[in-house]
Amino acid sequence: MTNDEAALPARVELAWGLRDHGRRGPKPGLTLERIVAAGIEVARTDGIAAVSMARVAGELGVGTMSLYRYVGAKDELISVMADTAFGAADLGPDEAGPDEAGPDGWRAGLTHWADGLRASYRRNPWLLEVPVSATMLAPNTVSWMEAALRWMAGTPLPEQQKLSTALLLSGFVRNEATLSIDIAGAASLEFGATLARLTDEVRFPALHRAIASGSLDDDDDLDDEFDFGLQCILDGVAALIERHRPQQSRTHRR
Amino acid sequence: MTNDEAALPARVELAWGLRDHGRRGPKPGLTLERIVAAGIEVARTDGIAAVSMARVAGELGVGTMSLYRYVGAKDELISVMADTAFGAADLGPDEAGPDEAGPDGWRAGLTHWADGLRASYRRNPWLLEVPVSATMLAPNTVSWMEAALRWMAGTPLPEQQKLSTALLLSGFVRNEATLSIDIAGAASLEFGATLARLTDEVRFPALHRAIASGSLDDDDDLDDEFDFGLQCILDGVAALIERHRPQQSRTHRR
DNA sequence: TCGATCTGCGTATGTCATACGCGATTGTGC
DNA sequence: GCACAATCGCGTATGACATACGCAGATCGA
Repeated sequence: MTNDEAALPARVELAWGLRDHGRRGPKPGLTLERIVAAGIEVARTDGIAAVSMARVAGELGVGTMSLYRYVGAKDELISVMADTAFGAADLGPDEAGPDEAGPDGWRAGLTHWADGLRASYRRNPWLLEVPVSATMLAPNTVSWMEAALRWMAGTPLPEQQKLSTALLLSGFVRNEATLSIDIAGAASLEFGATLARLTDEVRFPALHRAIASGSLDDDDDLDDEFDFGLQCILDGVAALIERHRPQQSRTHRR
Repeated sequence: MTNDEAALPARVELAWGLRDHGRRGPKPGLTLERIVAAGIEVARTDGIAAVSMARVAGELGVGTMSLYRYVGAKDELISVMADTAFGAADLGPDEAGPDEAGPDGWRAGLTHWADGLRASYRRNPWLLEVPVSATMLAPNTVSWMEAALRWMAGTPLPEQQKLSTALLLSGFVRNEATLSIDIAGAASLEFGATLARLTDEVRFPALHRAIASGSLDDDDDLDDEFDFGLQCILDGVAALIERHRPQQSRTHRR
């Protein structure tokens, strides 16, 4: 098959478990899994800023430098932590044909997918502080991509556009999660009121109007906000699909 | 304990220039503007990780601690740097009526707006490493919001949904910019080839199909990617607007 | 049994943000 | 003019952090 020709990034090797641990020497007293779990626990309780090598090691009752027998650097640990926290995606019905769920199955599927991804962010808000590039090639993150593509399998979209749609949606979910956190964090200081104080209606008439309408005062509109954006995007995808449906023949791109 | 009622976050006060500098004492040898400019220059050339208080001070030929006479903490500096780097938005025709650009002016306007915001990210890629919450209430960031709302002024959408759309779009632009960076960064390691090596067609059939179609090999498809997502979202907004027009007004769009 | 290899981990180094305080400077009230 | 308090630039100190290096003991293949 594919042998290891070009060097994979260390973070990728680690996340996929492609590490050559020799067989000689003392038994390892730790496992990567335990370290990752301890790191996630620290991140969940005290935020990602509290995740230091010393702290994680302390949580496990070992010396700081012991961790470096299992991870090459802190960034690698964070990457594996993040991918683990995302969890595996629901890949849907196992060996389904392309049109398993009706002509509009993609819409329900992608909605389910987005909800699941959102739940991951909710469970681990610190994921939002990990740059997306950290998990790009990690197994669970890849499984989320696979899942999105599977929900679109029965769709006449070209592969390129399926991929684009998946990226668009995963970015959207991440954004909404970020907004939720930020708005929740700013709510204690009355976001709307603060903004109103800074924006006079002369320089910022449109914004002033929006604030005056009280749109920012409802603090638990976050679900509506999410649904609004998701439906907006899915409507756009629907239009795209419709545009692709009339001709069933091979669409030669560009 | 300021003149205003509730205490504004320090970062907000600084960004809006609401700082009470006394009049006694020696003349300040520095200005906030010079410090911010130096910081931006460091970030642009060596990345945001290189922006340390010592480095910025060194760039200005002053002692590290001198900076703290002008900013309360590093985070405040980063916030003002980021807002400055975004620049002010193009607020469009100054005193335009609600329907200044025809019934579909919003679409061209928001496209222009998205392009402008994208250009800001392009000019200063390090902005992507600054958390969005850092600039949330800063003046230029607010002006971008104002601009988006103005382009939608002639639209029957309720204020709430204009706001949601603006947030959706600003998040989208940020995501696409992030993707551009990441894909460009991973291109040197053949992103598609690496992914293909990790994903067998048994566990990841949909992904394998997408990769096999060569969608990931075109490296300068980034403009297409951006347009794709933007049109997707704007189509969704158009559908929403159509749904909000009370009576059938026969808007036959060409 | 012996050496190669691996373990946990103490120590040292260098970077960073920033608290604290000192001497110099300058506007203000007398 | 003068005293004083506010403000300046900034040297020094502190404590957190990632991590390079190397040692002593454990374990396995020979």
